[in-house]
Amino acid sequence: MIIETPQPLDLESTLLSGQAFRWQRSDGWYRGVVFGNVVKLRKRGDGLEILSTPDDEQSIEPIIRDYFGFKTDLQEIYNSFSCDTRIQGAITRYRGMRILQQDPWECLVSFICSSNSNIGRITRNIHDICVTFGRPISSGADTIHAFPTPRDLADAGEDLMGRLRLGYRTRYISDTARVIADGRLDLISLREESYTDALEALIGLPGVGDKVANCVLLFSLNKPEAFPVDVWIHRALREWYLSDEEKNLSRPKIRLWAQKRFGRFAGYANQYLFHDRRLEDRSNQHHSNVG
DNA sequence: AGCCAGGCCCTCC
DNA sequence: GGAGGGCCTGGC
Repeated sequence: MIIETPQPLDLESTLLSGQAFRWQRSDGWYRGVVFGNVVKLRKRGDGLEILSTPDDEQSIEPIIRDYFGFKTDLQEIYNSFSCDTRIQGAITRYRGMRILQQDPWECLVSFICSSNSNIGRITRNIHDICVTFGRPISSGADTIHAFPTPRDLADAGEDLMGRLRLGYRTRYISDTARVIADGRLDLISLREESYTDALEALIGLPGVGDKVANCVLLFSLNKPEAFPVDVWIHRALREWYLSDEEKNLSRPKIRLWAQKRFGRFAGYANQYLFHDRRLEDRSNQHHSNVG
């Protein structure tokens, strides 16, 4: 089925910019796994074509709408950055890139994996976790796996998980899975909490510091003011925004600085800066290799 | 070979 | 409270 969406919609930047790690392009479609369903998407004119299994497209549509946050008015967010030429430049290049609202559990594990890593490796890690521990979903010829539940990973045992080349993150994931599976923290309920309270709750988890917690808040808990300070953003801020004195601030202090600077949609400024900076860097690398 | 990668944790001051 | 080093693994 084809659904109407807000315009414009930048599918490529939204799905492959490192917010989520289960989307891949093939044959003009983007294929992913969303809340236990294999979903294929492609643009058709101004609309978005959806195929899904095992649930049919009619029942998946509202889930996809929430996942993409189609209720969010991007133009209002863009307008809030009207005074910032740097952000405006990135918006021009990736207009229609949206911030996803993923399953918080999957998002949490994904960003625990992200520490000291890169998008390619994180993608492989998440794939291995799903294939090894996730419930199979039949999808035509090939078998695709859902993301494992907290209980699945809590019961997995570090010996089996230890083979997945997650490194020191194995223990973090295992311990965090136990916390969630035992009901000591209800991730979904954090959507109703304030940004600050939810941040504090997440930072208690093994392998979750300020950066990872802010990724989870931004990409799955509907907290647009969340601002993950990773090395890319750190560089971008140091180069383009911070004074010499401010450059020496700690990561959480830089986060506070940025949240004050960019306001209640700081997370969108973050995502556009991150994507822009990362693609620019890759482009430079490519050119230097050629020369 | 050696450094860095979308950090976190522990130690020590 | 914050600076510094270690850490699995992989890529260059």
